Amino acid sequence: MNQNENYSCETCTIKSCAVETLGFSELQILERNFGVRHFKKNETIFQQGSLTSNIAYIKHGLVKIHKKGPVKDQILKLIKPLCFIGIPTILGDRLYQYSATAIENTSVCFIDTDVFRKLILENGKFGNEIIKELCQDELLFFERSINQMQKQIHGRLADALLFLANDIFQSEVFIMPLSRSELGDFIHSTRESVTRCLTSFKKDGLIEINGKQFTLLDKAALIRVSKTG
DNA sequence: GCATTAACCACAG
DNA sequence: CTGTGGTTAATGC
Repeated sequence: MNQNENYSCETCTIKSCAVETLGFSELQILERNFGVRHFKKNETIFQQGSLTSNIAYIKHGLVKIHKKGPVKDQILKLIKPLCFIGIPTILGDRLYQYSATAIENTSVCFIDTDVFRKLILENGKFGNEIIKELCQDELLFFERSINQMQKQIHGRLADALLFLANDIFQSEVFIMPLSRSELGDFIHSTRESVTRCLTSFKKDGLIEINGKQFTLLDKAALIRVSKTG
């Protein structure tokens, strides 16, 4: 962790809300206990089943959180910057309970877990921000869970496309970062069903696909599909 | 029964 | 890796 000459926590412009609450001396401590690493697309950031190590903070890129189930791998969520990942599994267990993989070139700031824990213990504002982030995340996860459980595939896929456009890329035109198979893993379906469903969306003029470039032509209709299935 | 949905399988670019 | 088609099991009129 000694290759941080180019990075300074104090002058960092993409601090998390939690780190924003830290004072000068705390930032100094942080600065002595972090490391930045870059991951290429499809590189594993941490793997389910291995020993937990450092808290990860996503600075750039896009990451999938996924977990092996009884039958297949499932994508639990997609994470865009700026966001901590791994807090529940690192503070909650000795082994990673899920995996994180870069799905675009990604840079990650790793923070020593003991230092992170110490900051929570000693700085209530810092801890509060972390808890707030975890809470908001859980609420979103509940929302997604219930939608996934009660909608059929057209609705689930429409949700996923709207999520990518609205929340991840903030554009109706975007480069699909997931393969068909991963899309299936993401919306609790199979690659074949995803293909079929995308074809029917295309046929109905809701979307356009050119290679990896997706265009949402009729968002209103997608929202309708999302609601009615 | 009959229609619909979606997973599973196999084969082809 | 992706698209397609046939088959099949579950579910709902």
